[in-house]
Amino acid sequence: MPTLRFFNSLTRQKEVFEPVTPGHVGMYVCGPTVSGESHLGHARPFITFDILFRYLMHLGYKVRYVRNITDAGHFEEEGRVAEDKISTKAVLEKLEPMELVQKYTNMFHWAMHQFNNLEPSIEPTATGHIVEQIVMIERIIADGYAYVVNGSVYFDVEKYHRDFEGRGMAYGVLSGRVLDDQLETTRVLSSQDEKRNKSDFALWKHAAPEHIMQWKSPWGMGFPGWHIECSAMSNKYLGERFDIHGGGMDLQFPHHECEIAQSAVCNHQIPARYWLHNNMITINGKKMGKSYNNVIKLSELFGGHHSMLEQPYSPMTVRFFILQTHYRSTLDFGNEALQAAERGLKRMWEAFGHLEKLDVAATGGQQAGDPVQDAQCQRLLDEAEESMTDDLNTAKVMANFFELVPVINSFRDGHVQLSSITATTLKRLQQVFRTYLVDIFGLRDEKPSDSGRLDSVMQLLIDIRREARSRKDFATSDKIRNQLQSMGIQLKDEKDGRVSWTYL
RNA sequence: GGUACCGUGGCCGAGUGGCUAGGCAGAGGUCUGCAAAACCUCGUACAGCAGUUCGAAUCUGCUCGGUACCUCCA
Repeated sequence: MPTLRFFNSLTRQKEVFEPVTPGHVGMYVCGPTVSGESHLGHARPFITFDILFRYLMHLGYKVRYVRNITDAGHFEEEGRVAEDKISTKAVLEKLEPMELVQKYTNMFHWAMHQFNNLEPSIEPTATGHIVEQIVMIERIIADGYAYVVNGSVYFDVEKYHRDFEGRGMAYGVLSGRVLDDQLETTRVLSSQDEKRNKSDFALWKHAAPEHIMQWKSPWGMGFPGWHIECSAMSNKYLGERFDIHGGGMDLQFPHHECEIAQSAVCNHQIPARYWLHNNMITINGKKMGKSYNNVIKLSELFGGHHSMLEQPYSPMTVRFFILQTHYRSTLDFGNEALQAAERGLKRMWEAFGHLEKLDVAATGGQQAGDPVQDAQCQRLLDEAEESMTDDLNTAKVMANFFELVPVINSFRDGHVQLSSITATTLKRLQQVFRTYLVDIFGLRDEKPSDSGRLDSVMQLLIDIRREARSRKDFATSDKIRNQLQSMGIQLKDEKDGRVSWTYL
């Protein structure tokens, strides 16, 4: 197994990855809040961590990947009337809360399927783990790190920080925030609040009778705070200490910071060893987010129905677009960039198809006809595989693959003899491309799958055109080519007289 | 205001002390009946200023510009 290195947000540096239990990896990724439809920004973590999931399995790890569904409501804004986000919207849409949650969960799953993301090992819901959350809250109260006010329970951040700072679990370890600063600036503002300090956060919220989503608890009817579900569920399915905790950078604070505090009280340690955070997708340099009013929903993206879109973009184009950037960099949305991804993917995918058809028998066998060429291929593959171990540098892997594209195409066109490389090198090319593009990056063909019959029809047209051309009847041959073109099918005249076709 | 991060050629984006990624777009060429596709060639970019160094896009300082988090947020 190669040595993996990840940038750990907790230590702010790249670290060698060593799982708690050799050969096994426990990974928790914060899933979606199913109170609305997913947008492009949401796609990033789920694609990024899907690739990590696939990669770890490829390396031979047995991985348990837990990704939750947040289907219990959160309160909107502190200081205002605490309200259950999901319930409020449910009333507006005249739906049962669970009906709404189900609808958006289904849409989320649909989107994940479009992206060819593997299903996580466990996808627990917050509503399905109310009991576990209550138990955890009781434990925190018993240890003296939470207090009850009017049927709500709050985590005492200041006390926690005082007691745990010396043990390396200060409130702020993950985000680098200094609690004292926050206390100073917030104390005055919080006088009318139930909380002792503004930095305290809710573990359980009292629900007014009109709230639809509420559960019985030792503190009365209510619903869980936002952070507790992840602590309870990760603990239940991955244990007190697991390997990787992932999510968007915007969750680093307060969400993940609070998770650490909750778990630290219960289990006396930071729950995960490696904290991985993907950066944001931006649009015109600004983070894509509901509050900025600049989101492009996934259905809009795939359908092209949005004022900012010049055309629809397929799920694989989006996946490829995300792959071409390192996950810790911001990724700026733009039509030009998406179109570049679309074309790049097409080129890569077609070269991959050609590569698979190259015949080992035509190679130089044991002997490379062009040792320089052969070594170059091997070097680019080596480098690609190394890039992946270095904090998941998918962009570098793709760059190396792109350097191999003209080489592959040259073999195919006969510009360069396949005998210039050894059988071993060709086999490795084929194997590495397939492994990375298909198994790890999760790319797949998006062509309609009725091609069996269509192939025959196309062959007929190609034959007719060939005959017309041999008679120098270019009117007919051009008609076939141009009509097909306008239907989205492109004929390609190859070097050796063969004709192939592709979708535009 | 506090805390981080970033500023790379027309666009998107890796990299990070010397060996000038990559994609898309663009230009020229080969091929072609003409195209397309493919292949070949071409852009010496790293916000600005000063410093460290034999050598900096890469390190240090300052300036300018931008972003994120501090509130729900992937």
